[in-house]
Amino acid sequence: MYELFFEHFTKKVALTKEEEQQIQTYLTPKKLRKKQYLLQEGDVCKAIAFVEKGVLRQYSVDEAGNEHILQFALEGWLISDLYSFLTGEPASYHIDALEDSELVLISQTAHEQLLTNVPKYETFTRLTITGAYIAMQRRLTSIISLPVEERYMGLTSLYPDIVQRVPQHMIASYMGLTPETLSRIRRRLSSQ
Amino acid sequence: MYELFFEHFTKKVALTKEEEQQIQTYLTPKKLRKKQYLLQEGDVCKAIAFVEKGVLRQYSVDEAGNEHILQFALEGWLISDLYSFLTGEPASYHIDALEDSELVLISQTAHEQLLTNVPKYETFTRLTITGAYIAMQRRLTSIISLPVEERYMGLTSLYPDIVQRVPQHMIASYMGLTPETLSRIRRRLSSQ
DNA sequence: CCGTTTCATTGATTTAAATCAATGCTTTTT
DNA sequence: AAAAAGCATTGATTTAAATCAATGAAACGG
Repeated sequence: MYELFFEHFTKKVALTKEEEQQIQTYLTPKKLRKKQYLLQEGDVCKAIAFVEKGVLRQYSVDEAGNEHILQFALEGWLISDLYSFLTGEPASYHIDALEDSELVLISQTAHEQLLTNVPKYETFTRLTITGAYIAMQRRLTSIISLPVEERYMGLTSLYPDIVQRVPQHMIASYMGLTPETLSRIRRRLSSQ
Repeated sequence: MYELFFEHFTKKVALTKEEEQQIQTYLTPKKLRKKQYLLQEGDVCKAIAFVEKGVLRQYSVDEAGNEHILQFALEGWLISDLYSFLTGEPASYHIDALEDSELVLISQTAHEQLLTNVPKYETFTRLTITGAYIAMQRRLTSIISLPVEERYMGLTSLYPDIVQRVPQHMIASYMGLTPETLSRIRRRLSSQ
């Protein structure tokens, strides 16, 4: 338990055994069945979740009822509605499991106490969010500057596991396309 | 000099006069004329820039030579090619001034030393990047889920100063549209 | 101050994606 | 095992945006 979490943590910031023990007391394991919600829009986001096993998605639903996937999270990724988590405001996203999943949760109070009691946790947080920020900037750049075909190819080469494990219509949603359009793009790409 | 920088800093993390003095020694002022580059694609990004006065833009150029604006930075904003700054890899973005501007620069070595010598700088950094991350997530959500009209209205209400000070075709580029399309959207919106 | 560039707008046309609709296949559920 | 639900694909049609082209206005630089 928590193996993957600490593996990722120590890849960013080295920890002594004692620090690892200390941090562990702030963590809570949680299992989620496929289709189960971790968070629903309107509720306050109570935790940052680290994925030990499985896949989650974060998405919003528009007035027409269409889902728009903002993010997937596989093993080793963190997922949360950060704004809601940090401010206590109602969440604007849903988060649910696409497969049976195992999570490590960091609650709001745990987060605050970790920040004050474990300096390395702040460093971990800073580095993690920085990496996520850079990745998202790249994604945004590709959205506003690349043709869809190249965006799809980029996705498959950067995150082949996502493309494999997630239904295609959700990939389409993540890319801001309809399932039909993505299907046709794939056909065009494979016939070349 | 540095007034706005410390105003923004202390809004996130309170500082004593001594700490402020100490941090100041790591900062460098820089002026940029309109159209001047702060960074060119391929160069290594040597600094994080805080805008004391003026407007900058960060953009990439595709094979066809089209510019795609990723971000604007007005007074009080930070701008940089973070990936290049942190890794020393060549930058994938250009950054230049849209008006005569005054900046506060934090060099790579200054950044590292501040992180180790001034704990509050790490907190400032973490909070800043977290805010930027949340803002970008919102932008991404609106791109994949809202019709362009609403995206433009959202932009004008959230950042009226950007829409006022920046040429319209650059707003179009920021939105991933052609200038003609944005012009027509504006007409549709104004005629209602 | 005048010529040049930059910029926004508008129209006509082409191109790309969304929508509507139907089908067959696979996976769940009962 | 059978029924239902979820999913990917394909075709026909509509809709939205890009492209091409031209014009007038504003800003800018020498």
